[in-house]
Amino acid sequence: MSRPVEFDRDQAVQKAVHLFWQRGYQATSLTDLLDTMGLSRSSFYAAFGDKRGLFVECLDVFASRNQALLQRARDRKPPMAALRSYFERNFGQTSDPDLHFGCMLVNTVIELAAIDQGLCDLAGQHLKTIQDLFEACLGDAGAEPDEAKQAAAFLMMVNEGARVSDRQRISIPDQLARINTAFGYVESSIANRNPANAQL
Amino acid sequence: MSRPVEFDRDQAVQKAVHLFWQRGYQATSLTDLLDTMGLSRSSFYAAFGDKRGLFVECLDVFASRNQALLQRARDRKPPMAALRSYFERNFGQTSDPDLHFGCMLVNTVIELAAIDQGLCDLAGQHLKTIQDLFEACLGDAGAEPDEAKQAAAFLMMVNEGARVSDRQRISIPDQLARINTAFGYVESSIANRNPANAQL
DNA sequence: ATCTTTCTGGAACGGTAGGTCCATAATTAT
DNA sequence: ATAATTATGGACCTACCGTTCCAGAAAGAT
Repeated sequence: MSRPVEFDRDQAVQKAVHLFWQRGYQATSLTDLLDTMGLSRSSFYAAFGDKRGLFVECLDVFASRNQALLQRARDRKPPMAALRSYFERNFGQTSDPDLHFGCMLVNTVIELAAIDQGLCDLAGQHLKTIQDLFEACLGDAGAEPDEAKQAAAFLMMVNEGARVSDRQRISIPDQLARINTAFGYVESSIANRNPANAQL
Repeated sequence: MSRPVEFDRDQAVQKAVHLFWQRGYQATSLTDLLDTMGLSRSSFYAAFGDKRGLFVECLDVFASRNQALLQRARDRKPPMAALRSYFERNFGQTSDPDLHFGCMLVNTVIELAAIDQGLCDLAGQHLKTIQDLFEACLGDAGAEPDEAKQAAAFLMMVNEGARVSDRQRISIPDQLARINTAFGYVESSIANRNPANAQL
């Protein structure tokens, strides 16, 4: 063949995800991306097509990373504990404001709803996939199918709200308290309807 | 004095609110604003200073409009019904996608968190004021002070989530169902702790 | 060592952004 | 009617946007 590519594509995408996650689509300039990813304009356009194409790739990477996180927790913990861990992730860990970017999918929905319907829909589809995972966890925890569906929709709404709060640098204890309130409601609702599952 | 202003300032701000609400800060260009508000560049800069200054004004207008809405409902309805009306506003009314812009304060927090901390904080303060109104309603409904504070924080998280869902053009029945789920949790929690207030 | 292929740095492109400036129009006070 | 003051339209400014292009560097194949 010929001259090989000089940069690690996956690593470059990881850095782009971080930048888009933090600053959003519009406020991230190509120059920012090139600096952070460490490649030249030509290489960028050869490898990713254009800025929007890279963003699509970043959304996919972010979404599958999040799905994997929840799925792994589901394999290792009781279902409701796994769900909680998804919500509490990033909050108990550090108060470094440089890590509180909310959820890239939520950020995208809000930023691009009236700007780029395709990107907004893509982010929305990824969120729906995560909501389906919520539903599966609730099923594992003993919820009836319709109850699981309703509670999953509710929890996705809570998730979206929590990620908004995250961007406001709300205090970590307050954030955890809100999440705990929401889960307390869901868990007691499941336990009441189905007393057999006392412990979840 | 001299030549009077030719445009209605309040009306121009209303139109700007609508535009910023729909498209956000960055995606709304000065040209868009001038076209919509119907004034020239010179008049714009004379009247509002700059784009950011107008945005601050729009945030204030939007926030006080929302606060007034909740306050009026609080004067006319039972406390929990007033709260619910705040959440259900815009959802039962129409399915016209051109009216589902979420909440301008939430949109601002998400879009500008890492871009303009001043604007993000301003939007956050307005949200906090609304949360205090939630707390007052819950107090009216018979919640203990600490319970009202906790439930208000929870409801603000739900509100933020609901506004995110709104931008995804989620179906209206689904949206109302989620809100109903959240309120069911809060109301039964208050009723359980304080059975004297059977009806809220 | 040469040829071929692909990658890379950087200059250049048209378009648009927010903001400034000035000559002119319009109004009030005298 | 004239002077003083302010609003207005539109040309203009600089800076940056995402993208394209091309000359040259680097590596594999023969």
